[in-house]
Amino acid sequence: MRGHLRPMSVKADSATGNLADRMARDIQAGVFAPGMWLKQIDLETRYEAKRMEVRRALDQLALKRLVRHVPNRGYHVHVPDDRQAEEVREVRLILETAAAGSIVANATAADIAALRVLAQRFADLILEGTLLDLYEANIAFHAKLLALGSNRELINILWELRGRGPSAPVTQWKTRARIEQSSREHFRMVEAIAAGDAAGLRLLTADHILQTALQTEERPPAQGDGA
Amino acid sequence: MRGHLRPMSVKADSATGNLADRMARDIQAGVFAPGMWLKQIDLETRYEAKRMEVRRALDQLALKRLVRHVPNRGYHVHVPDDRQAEEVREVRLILETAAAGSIVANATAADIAALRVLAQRFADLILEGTLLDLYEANIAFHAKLLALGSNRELINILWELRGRGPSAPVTQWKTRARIEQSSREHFRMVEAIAAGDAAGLRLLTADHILQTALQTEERPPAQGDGA
DNA sequence: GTAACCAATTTTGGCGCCAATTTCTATACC
DNA sequence: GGTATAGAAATTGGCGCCAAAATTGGTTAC
Repeated sequence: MRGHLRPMSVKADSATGNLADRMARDIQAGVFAPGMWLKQIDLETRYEAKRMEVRRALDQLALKRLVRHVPNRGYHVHVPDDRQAEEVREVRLILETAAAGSIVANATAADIAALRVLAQRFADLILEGTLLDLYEANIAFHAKLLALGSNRELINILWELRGRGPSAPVTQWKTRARIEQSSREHFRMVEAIAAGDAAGLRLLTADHILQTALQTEERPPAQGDGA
Repeated sequence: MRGHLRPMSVKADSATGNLADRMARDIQAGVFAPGMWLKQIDLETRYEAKRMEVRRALDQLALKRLVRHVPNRGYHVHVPDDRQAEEVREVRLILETAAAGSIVANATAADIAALRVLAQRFADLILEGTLLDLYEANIAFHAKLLALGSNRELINILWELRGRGPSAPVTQWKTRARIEQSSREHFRMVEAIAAGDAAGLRLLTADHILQTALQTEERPPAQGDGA
């Protein structure tokens, strides 16, 4: 757990906010298993941060429901129960379908081309890439897609919501068939946007979200410790 | 730690979370004017809290976008611009109308009776109460209403969203006509629920939210100091 | 008389230390 | 041999102090 620092974004922002984001990404990427206790000392060394920054970041993550705080015991990665995951999916469905209209309306030819590139990258990585690569390519595609929406507040909420579901890359796409299904849907969404078909995009988005519901039938019993 | 979860409430922590909530309420109630600088010493004395609790609460409020943090300058009450307010309204409209279905489906006779009581209390306070009383009665009514929804995540998001708009009591209901209009809509919403008319509730909810859009035409240029 | 500059006070924010609590471990007892 | 208990190690979390930065107020130069 020593130092494998990949080239992080060069955004010179406040260190604490950046740390919370980094930790959030690592939680999402599955570096920390669900339920695992996050010891402050380990986080200090891993992120080379001061104790106070770690604590502040943990508080922020607790507020975002990514970790859970137990007084005098510490923070552990939140384990979303099935009901909560389903509810988050439902809200995502509502908001993403609601955003479809403005996405279609705002998309320029350049945007559509960029989306095609990103969808293609995801498709290419099915064969050549790791699950983590796929995960990041998927994030990139959906980030570009959502960014086309007019309502920034809606985008923010959706982006935050995306972090709550059970989204560790390993658990998200179980079978190759599912991944290829996702990839096909990406392309179809792009085509719907290109055709100006908002209703079609809504339907595809709904399918895309609901599809993930079928993939989370089992609960991970993993209960790792903090080491 | 598997099933150790006690009946978890929406609020996470005890002391600090409570302080952040209290401060949020005061901001909402207009105790702190928009744009006003919140000095940590003043907050210490006002809430009789330690410095660290104040700082943590301010961080939480900054994360919720209720206050804004300027490094080495402090925290000041966030002034939502018109665009942001409009966007928040739009998201609220989407989510509250989406929740209407389950609200109608879940409402028992007791719930409807309780809603009638709360709507009546609001109506009574138009004549007898202060603006703050009205504000709180309105909150109570909508809290009870939203609590009927099935999707707890959706409710949480809506509740948090409600805090973002320009909702100081003074700015919210300018004229008595507006207040009475709100009150009438409350009763009509209850009746729609009683009649099992989800579509009607949706329409009424949309009107209720959009109505407030017409009330925020002017921007307060107030830039108070921290005293 | 006005404007710029400098000193003093105020305020924010970081850092380390220590107490309270929990977890681990070894020993004794049943 | 297993369990309970007491002591030890480790971890969390609170508190106060002090430096850096900003605001204020006063003074001086033009």
